[in-house]
Amino acid sequence: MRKDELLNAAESLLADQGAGCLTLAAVAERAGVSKGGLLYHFATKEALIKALIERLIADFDELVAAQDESSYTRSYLAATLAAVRSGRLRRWAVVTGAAGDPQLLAPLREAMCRWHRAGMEAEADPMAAQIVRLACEGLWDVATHDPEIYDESQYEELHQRLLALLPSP
Amino acid sequence: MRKDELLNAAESLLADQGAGCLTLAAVAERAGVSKGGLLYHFATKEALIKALIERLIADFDELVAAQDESSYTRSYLAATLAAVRSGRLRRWAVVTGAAGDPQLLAPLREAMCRWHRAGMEAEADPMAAQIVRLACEGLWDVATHDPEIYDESQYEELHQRLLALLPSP
DNA sequence: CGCGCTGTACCGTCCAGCCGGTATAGTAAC
DNA sequence: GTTACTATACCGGCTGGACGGTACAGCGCG
Repeated sequence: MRKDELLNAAESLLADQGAGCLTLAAVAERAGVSKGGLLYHFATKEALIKALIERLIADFDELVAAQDESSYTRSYLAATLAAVRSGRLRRWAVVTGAAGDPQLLAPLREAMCRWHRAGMEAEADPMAAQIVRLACEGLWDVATHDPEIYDESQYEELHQRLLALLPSP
Repeated sequence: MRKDELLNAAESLLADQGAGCLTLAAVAERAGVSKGGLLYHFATKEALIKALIERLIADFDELVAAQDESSYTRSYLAATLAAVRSGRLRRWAVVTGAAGDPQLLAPLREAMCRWHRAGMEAEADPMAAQIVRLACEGLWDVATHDPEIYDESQYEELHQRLLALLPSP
């Protein structure tokens, strides 16, 4: 889909130039399209950013759903580690920054709420699940700002230790 | 200090209007100062944002240092919970968003690195300390996006559970 | 031709930063 | 104590440029 390529362009631009440089002209150029072409697909800049955020959320939800684990928390943990390890994560922090209007972040707030409340009643030890999910969130944050902080073996150990916090199924 | 009032104005504007509305004129107006007056103290908008970020980091570092705990991790945990509970935290996510230029976030990256590496060798169980710190980071994030998610008793329980993860001193 | 899509030229707005000016206070010489 | 000078703090109009959005003119394809 053409739209996806445009979103990719916006995303990569955002990643290595920052929110300040996210102009319609720049996105169009990076996507190898004229500004008119870009605006044909996204009528306004807001629409572009909105799509960016929604795709981000949908991607992660999909990744969580794709995990074959026995609880939401375990899937969430596995998905987070997979995402972080793959290095495809410069995105989050920067995208949220691109939203000049805080209302654009509403879907993100909704998702955040979902990610940290979903399936809590099904957990044997809800507070332990809470902690694991919080650590996942923190991992996103830290790894985004400092990608070198953990190596493969540390990720592995982190995964094991976090799993160990959850009551065995 | 006059500069602090200007930073406060910028911060509150950022909190309830978003990064898009952070203009020199708007900051000046909210601070009850003319644009020229604002620019007298911060020669450029970049300088203003830089100061905003640096003050944020310094404030938190101070809060951590003020805790009377037996390890950095414990102080970090106590400081995080104090900050989150006090509700004075709409700031982080939004301020980082205001930085158009990613280079402005360099101090934040440096701080993040420090917060998650400092004193690790002094920890009896480094990975447990890591997990606690990550959960702190996640708590910031989640509570920023969804301030209602935890009530006082949950914060208290969270604190106890996280402390329990650390080897007793 | 009609339709999906692209490219170009242009407009209006908005904003950062500049600059000339004002007010107050301190200092120092006479 | 008055004059002259300097530093600090602040004001507000101006402008140049950038950017979002619009209008319109292709262009290939069925």
